[in-house]
Amino acid sequence: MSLATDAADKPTLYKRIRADIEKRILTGEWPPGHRIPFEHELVARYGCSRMTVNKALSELAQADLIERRRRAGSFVRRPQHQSAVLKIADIRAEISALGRAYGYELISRKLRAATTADRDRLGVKKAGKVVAITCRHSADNVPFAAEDRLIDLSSVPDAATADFSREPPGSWLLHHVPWTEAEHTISAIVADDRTAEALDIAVGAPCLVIDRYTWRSARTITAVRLLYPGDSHRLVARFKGG
Amino acid sequence: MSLATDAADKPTLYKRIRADIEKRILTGEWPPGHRIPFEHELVARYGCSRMTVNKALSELAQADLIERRRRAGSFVRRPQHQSAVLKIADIRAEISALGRAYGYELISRKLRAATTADRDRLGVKKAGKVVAITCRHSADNVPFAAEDRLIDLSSVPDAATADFSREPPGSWLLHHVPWTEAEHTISAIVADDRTAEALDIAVGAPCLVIDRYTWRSARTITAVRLLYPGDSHRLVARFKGG
DNA sequence: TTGACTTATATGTCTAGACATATAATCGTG
DNA sequence: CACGATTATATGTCTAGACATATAAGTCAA
Repeated sequence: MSLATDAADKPTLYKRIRADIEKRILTGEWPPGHRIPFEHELVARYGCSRMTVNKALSELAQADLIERRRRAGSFVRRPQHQSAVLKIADIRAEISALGRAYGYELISRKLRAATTADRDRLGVKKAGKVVAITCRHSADNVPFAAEDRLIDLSSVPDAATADFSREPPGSWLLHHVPWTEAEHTISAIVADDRTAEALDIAVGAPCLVIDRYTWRSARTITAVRLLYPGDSHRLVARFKGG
Repeated sequence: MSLATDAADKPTLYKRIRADIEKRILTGEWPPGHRIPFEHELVARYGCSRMTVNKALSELAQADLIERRRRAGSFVRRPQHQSAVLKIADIRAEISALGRAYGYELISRKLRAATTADRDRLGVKKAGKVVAITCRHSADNVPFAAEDRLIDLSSVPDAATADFSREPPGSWLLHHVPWTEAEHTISAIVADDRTAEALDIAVGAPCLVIDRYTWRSARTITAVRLLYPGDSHRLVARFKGG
């Protein structure tokens, strides 16, 4: 019954404790809301020190499988099946990973005072300057994605003088703005004339749209819309269950 | 210089150590590949025990910010592709959360021996039975999503007798299969005749497609394709930065 | 009954050690 | 020089304690 099924050869004790509890949760033996044994009970059961038990439980708490409450105990959390980890790679890296030749082409680059539409899109109130860029990424000379980007120069002044004719703005930003928060919105549209031309697909063909809004500590950095031919591009999100 | 910027009031020592290192990584002061100080050096610097330092570093390693190598040290990891947390809500919950009336309609339900196509879709080798379901979800009586699902009866035998005319199969499965792993693939298509009819949209309108493949410890449970009208549905993924 | 105070307790953090283990670096040997 | 054996060392795990702290539960007075 409790024969270790996933034990490699000799897992460490805290990992065994963690796996034991995890299994009980995953099989439903301990349903959401169930109070799992107190640390001192597990200490007695496994004949180890509290620190060892604590490490196991801490990791389970970090993985959101349990919730720990002082004085009350540790409880199985409601499964959050809805949350999956979506990996959105840098386009250049993505194409390289596929073993295909990456190509980049700057279509337009404009420096201007932020229009109302720009400010709306970036979610900033104050007036300021922005760089607007449209460009295209290709894999083996086949259009892969069309990019339409706005960079807030008050957050990233260097972007005014950066040379985006050779380096894609996404890569440049990754290099110059080391850490960001972002929100992605995924939707679908059909290609209009301009999109169809940029991606070399038929007007009316499906496109996957990723709108990414990036900021850093409440400071807007960039807003970008990426258009992918819908029939050739897929986003994969993997559920993370601990 | 090292004034705590994000310290609430009195963070614990290991959290401070973790934050200090994290900041250096995030600002680029310690670039990818950089060897961070050895545990014994940090012990000396912070005047604490090794366990405290170890806890900080272990968490950083778990967050994939650093990589730890025995005998060699701990190194800043190459920035990973942007990984974002995508929340894909249960459709009923999603609609309820919007304050709209949830509606469900079973269109067809067939129990059959798995065809080659079925086995392909579920990723199973052996022959067996499946339940094929098509149904429709609506919000305030407006079509919201079309669902096309296959359930592997060898994994979920109870699904053969479940009444899917009232309860959506997604909800039923959530109730009967306590924990799962899943992979979501997101793409875009244009509506064909059947889809257009099911969603009450025009043929050729964009649709967002979510293919979800669910299993549990290497055991296939269900494969489902959800079609959403592309202009009305959006998926939001939030970047998780630490 | 309700609100304020006290107490018991489970978790949170930390220490100063210990031995285990993987592996980079060094040393020998053919 | 190439390759195998040895050694040094950084991390991995663990212990048997300690004190801190949040809070559920009980106590008591208004």
